[in-house]
Amino acid sequence: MDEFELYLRAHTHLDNGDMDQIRSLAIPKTLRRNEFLLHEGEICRYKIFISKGLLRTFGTAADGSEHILQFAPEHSWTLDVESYDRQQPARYNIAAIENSEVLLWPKADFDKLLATIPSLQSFAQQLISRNIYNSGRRILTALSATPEEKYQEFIHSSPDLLARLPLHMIAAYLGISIKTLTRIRQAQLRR
Amino acid sequence: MDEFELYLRAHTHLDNGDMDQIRSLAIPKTLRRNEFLLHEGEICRYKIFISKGLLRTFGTAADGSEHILQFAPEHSWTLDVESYDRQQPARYNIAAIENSEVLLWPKADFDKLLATIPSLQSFAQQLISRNIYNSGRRILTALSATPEEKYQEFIHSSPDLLARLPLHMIAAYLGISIKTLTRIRQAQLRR
DNA sequence: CGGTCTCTTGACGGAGTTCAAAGCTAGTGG
DNA sequence: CCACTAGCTTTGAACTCCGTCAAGAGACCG
Repeated sequence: MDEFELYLRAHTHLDNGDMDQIRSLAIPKTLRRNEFLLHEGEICRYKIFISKGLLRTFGTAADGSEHILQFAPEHSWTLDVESYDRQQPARYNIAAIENSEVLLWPKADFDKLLATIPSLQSFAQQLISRNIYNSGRRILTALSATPEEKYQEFIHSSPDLLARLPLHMIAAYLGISIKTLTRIRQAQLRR
Repeated sequence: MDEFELYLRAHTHLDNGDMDQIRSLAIPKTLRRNEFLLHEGEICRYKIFISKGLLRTFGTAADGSEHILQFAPEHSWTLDVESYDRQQPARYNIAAIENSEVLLWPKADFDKLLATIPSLQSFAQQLISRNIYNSGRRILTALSATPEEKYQEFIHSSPDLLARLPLHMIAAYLGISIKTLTRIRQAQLRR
């Protein structure tokens, strides 16, 4: 039983036939640390499930600086939604932070699965909903929180990721400089 | 023919029967400037369509400051998604910026409509998708853009709103102080 | 016409950024 | 298994820009 099957059993009520059908259309892929799965400008052709490892989705600003939109650890999904939905050039990059194993579904295949398996459809809905909640919160903290508050919220909401990420990526995720981040962490230690 | 019908005709291919059915379950409501449609802590019971006017969705920070998540002008929808989906206390407030007219659908009714009218369902999906794209962009600019860039992007993406909003609300939307906003605007004039 | 709401402006202080350099760590190859 | 290197993290100094406070001028509404 692979990671994906474990995931489905834990989060859905799909029967074995459906699971097999879903699994049979997936393309497995191994990624090395720092390898790209999607470059901005390319078209995001696949829905991506992370079986093992850790990916990041990030955009590049005019000055070359990178800002991270999302971390995707094992047992999560990722893609450039806009590019995937409309099959148009992507705004964002997706790359592996750790050596990773992923499953890929070409959009046409996944659309077929959604159309034929109602409970997969409703599960996908839930994931989308959660995505929207999280985006709302993220926007609000990005607007209103101080760097220290942002960091607190991050370690509170993703303590597991904290240990696996280089600090400069956390900074790129929170929208603060790495300098500020180390300052905050020093202040924490002194308490 | 009311505003809502105009909207549906422009953006969907629903037939007259479906439109009537949808319309018949809507509760019309008039809002005065500054009137609240939802207070944080309450449950968001309705899906909201704005026929006329302008609403805002905002959160309140610990220090009492307000930050705006979304502006909803005529011919758009709004709600606290998380509260609506799960019928749990809302994180955000929704209030009228201008005197407004809205249509409300109780969740149970709207769910029924979605279940029985497939093309409404798919239209709703599109709206959700667009919402997600926009959130992604908003997060990225919140993280990476300078106040001036944020303002530029705003007047570029919502020139129509610019004239209708008090500056302090634009500031609350961009996550900058009103002082900085006026400073930027002065600089613009001098060019 | 009075009052409230909104916008502008000045002075000041401070938090965060940039730049640069140095220490540390972990991974790699010999 | 060790040495080396590249990447990561910390730190210092200087500066810039944004926020807070406070006051005053308009504009709009009742």
